[in-house]
Amino acid sequence: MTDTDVLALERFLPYRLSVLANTVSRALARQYQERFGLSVPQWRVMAVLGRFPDLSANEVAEKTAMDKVMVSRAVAGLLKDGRLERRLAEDDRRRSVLRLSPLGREVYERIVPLARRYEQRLNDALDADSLAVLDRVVDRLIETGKALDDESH
Amino acid sequence: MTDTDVLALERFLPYRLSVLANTVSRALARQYQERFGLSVPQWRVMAVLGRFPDLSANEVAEKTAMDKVMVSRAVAGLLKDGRLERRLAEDDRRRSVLRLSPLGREVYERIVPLARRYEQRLNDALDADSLAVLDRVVDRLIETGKALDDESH
DNA sequence: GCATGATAGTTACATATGCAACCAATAACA
DNA sequence: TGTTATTGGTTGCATATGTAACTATCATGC
Repeated sequence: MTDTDVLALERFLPYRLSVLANTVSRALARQYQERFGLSVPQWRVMAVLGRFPDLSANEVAEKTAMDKVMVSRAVAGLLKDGRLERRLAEDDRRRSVLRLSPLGREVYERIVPLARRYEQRLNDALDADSLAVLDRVVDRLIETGKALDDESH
Repeated sequence: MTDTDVLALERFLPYRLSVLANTVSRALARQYQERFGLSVPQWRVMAVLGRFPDLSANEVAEKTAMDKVMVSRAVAGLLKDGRLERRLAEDDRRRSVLRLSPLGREVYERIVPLARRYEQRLNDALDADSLAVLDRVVDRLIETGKALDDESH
């Protein structure tokens, strides 16, 4: 068996990106999980509604890269905990209009600094050039991955 | 509300890394899923055993960044499908000794080129410098993420 | 206006995952 | 040795997620 028949998992990019994403998510996710009882999907929903109030569930789904089922469940949980308000769109009563409740906004405003601080500490591990490259590369690879995915079905 | 109270999820690094990892995994995972009925954990187990035969489940867990429960289940599935052989370590009969079966190695050797080709197409989307930077940055961020995670509990 | 189809969102079911409890074998040590 | 602690691995249970089916509303074409 020659070396070209073997694959070094620990250097394989998809694998490493998966490990990276898990590692980097874990610490932050634990914080808002423990302090506020938020799951990752719930935090994502709050994050977009904190910045863009009055979105529909579909619009939230687009902006969070989650499917509508996951958004539906995250929204259900947030409503139950009084962190969201929901009404129906006047012009289309299928569509919901979501926004943070005052309570939800309080939580949001406590998490944002946590998130910023966390991101800052990640950034601090890198020099400015690397960070700039990373920034572009991530977007580029997301595009490429999407293209490869589309092509494969 | 000033802009510092708001967070742009779509530029938030942990979020983007999560989207990236999912996007990049999906297309490849679908291929070995559809063609060989392998889950991601199963493929990871095969990948390390293809390169390092006769590991214990614990050693596989270390090399795949999975916990022992997931390894146990992946191994169970692979054994059922005849892709793995398992015996007990002579010196310590708690420990198992795992290796690909001949059938498993066939599958492995068909997947490796798929994986290589896939990774190559990702690499092709980047110039050599970016790729080199990415390589270092990923490792660096994994370290940093681990440190932040440890510190948070 | 009425049939057909599309869209927003929810629910059901099957599978995947994480955590804790567990079993079996070995190690540590009185 | 007999007792206790540790380790390798599996299983049970509760939760999370993906896919498909479903409900309700709206749009289209006649």
